[in-house]
Amino acid sequence: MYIQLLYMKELQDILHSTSNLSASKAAVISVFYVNNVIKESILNDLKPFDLSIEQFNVLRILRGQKGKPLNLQDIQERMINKMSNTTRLVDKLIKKNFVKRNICEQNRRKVEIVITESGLDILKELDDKIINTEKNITSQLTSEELKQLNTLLLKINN
Amino acid sequence: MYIQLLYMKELQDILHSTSNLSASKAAVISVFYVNNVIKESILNDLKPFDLSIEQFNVLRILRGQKGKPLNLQDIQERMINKMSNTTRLVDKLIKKNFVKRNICEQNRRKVEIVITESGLDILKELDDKIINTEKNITSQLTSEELKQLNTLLLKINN
DNA sequence: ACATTACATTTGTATATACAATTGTTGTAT
DNA sequence: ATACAACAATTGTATATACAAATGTAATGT
Repeated sequence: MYIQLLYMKELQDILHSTSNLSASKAAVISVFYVNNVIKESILNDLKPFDLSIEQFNVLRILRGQKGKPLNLQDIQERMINKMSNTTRLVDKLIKKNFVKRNICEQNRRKVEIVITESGLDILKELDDKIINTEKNITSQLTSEELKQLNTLLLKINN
Repeated sequence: MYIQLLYMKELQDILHSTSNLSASKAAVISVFYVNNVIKESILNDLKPFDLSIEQFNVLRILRGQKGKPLNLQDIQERMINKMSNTTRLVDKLIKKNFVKRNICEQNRRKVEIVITESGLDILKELDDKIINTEKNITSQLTSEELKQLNTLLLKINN
C-alpha cells in the first residue's frame, strides 16, 4: 500500500475540520490516491498478459460490440483517457493478435477494429481476476456504502 | 467533459442493478473517470506555469516542510505516484528555480531539497486557482455529501 | 472538373514514466 | 584495516503519453 501514514493523518484532519474548502481538497486528493491504489492492483492482474490498463479497456469496449467493428475515433471516444494515440495502442493489440484491423470499404479513411477469438479468450481469463480485485478494493465498504459511493461519484461526473 | 453519454448510461444501469459485483466494478470505473476529470482541470491550471501534477505536489510537500529540507527518498514516499524517478522530477524543478539542492553534510549520500522563494511565489499564485477548481469539481455535491464521499474514500484507503 | 475544406488516421518529436543497472557513500563484521 | 553489505541517488534504456504536423480520403462549392 502506497498511502503514507503521514498523509492519512493530514487527510483525516481535513475531514474532521468544518471547512468546506478543505473538504473539496480532501476529496480531490483522496480520488488521486484511490485511483492509484486501484491502478496498481489492476495493473498487477494485467502484467502476466502484457496489457496496459487502456489496452484492457479497449479490449472490453470491443467485446461489448459483440462482433460489430469500431473505428479508431469511436474507440477513442469510449476510452477513459482521451489519449492522443489510439493508432499506436491498437497497433500493440494487433501485434499480440488480440484485435484485427480492416479498412472500411464504405469510407476508406476509416479503419475497422474487431476483437479476435484470442482477444476474447484473454478477457475471459482475466474476468475472474479483475472481478476479484474489484471486490477486494471495495471490501471495506458495505453494499449500502458502495451504492452511496457510486451515487456520489456519478454526481461529480454530471 | 470526456465522459461519454453511452458510458454514463451503462454506469447508471449498473448502479440500479442489485448485483454487488457490478457495484464494485462501477465504483472502480467511476474512480477512473472522476480521476481523469480532476486531472484535466488541475492540469489546465498548471499549464501556464509549466508544471506537471506531480511537480506541483512535490512543491506543496516542500512548502509543508516550512523550511526544513527533505531528501529524495522522503519526497518519493510522500508523492501520490510511487514514481521511480524523483531525481529527474526534482531536476526540472531546479531548472525552473522552484527548489534548491544541497548535499547533506551529515550523510553525503543524501541530497537536501528546499523550496525557493520563487517556488513559494508560484504556489501562492496557484492556490486560489486550484481551490476554485476543487470547488467546481465538487460543486454538484452538498457539503454533507462531500463529507460522506471523503469518509467512503478514506475507508477504501485503509 | 477543380480547388478548398473537412475528415480519419498516421507519423514525428519531445517529454514522462517504469524498471534495471550503476555509482558513490556509509555501516558493519571479521 | 579490509571486505562486504546496505543505502541514497543517478544514469541508461525501453516504453508510454501528449501534442503538432503530415498523409490520404471524402465532401462541398463554384
